[in-house]
Amino acid sequence: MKTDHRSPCPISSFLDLWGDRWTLIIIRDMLVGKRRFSDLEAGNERVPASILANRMKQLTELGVAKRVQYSERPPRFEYHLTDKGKALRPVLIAMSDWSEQNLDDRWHTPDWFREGRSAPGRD
Amino acid sequence: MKTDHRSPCPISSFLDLWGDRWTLIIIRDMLVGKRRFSDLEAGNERVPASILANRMKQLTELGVAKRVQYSERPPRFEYHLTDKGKALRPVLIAMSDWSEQNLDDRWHTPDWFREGRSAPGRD
DNA sequence: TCCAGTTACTTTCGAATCGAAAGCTACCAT
DNA sequence: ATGGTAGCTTTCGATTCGAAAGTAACTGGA
Repeated sequence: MKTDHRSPCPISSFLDLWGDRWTLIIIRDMLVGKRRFSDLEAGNERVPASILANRMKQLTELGVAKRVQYSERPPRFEYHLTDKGKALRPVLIAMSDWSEQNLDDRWHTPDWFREGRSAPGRD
Repeated sequence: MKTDHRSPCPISSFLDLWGDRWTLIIIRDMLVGKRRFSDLEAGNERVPASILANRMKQLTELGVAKRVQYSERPPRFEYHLTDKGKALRPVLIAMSDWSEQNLDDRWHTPDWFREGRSAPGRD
């Protein structure tokens, strides 16, 4: 995924950054409260580890996530969404709305997600 | 792009359909009032014709656009967004909002777009 | 001490997709 | 006849994807 913009249009610029099949799924899981590589990897849609590693590097470089060491020995890291990352929630909600109204048999997005909270029991 | 869904999550299902770098740019241009292949091809971001043709086939199959013949001889077609397609506007607006708030020097999305209209002079 | 397990990745490599360019079909206009 | 336009399709090298296996740095148990 490239980070240079095809045009100054805010929509196309958004897609330059997040227009692929995995990145916003990772963001969704982080909004829900997942922080660790293994948690993100084990999600419903099974992101391949190679892609997950690439995306986390990107998210970090773009200032949407922060890589934080939570254990020295053994060295272990987790990722935290920044405000820039948390600000993506309305986009995901708009996507949910469209899917729930136009596709069959999708899960209903929980209210706590729409209202800006993590999953109950997460964080 | 596949159309089968990785999970019943409405967000991931949305991305199964629209999670690439071109499709929503095409939808943006159609929301703005563009209907013809050549108009869409000549947009700001220069979609390759091969990709545009694939996407228009998809959009048509998914019931988001309709292919309408507007001339018999020579045979000429244009595409019209269905309600399902028009319903994508809020997603694009949410993307615009994020970009305008978090990226530098993007165009400002015009009010007529936010308010659900075509470009002045279009349609 | 040896072995299995955990976490956070990286590497490999064939397959799928992308995209620039050129080509094609069916016209119309000069 | 020659050129132009519209709506595509084809070609093909380059990029990206993604399943699987491998690696580093440990911990905890037998």
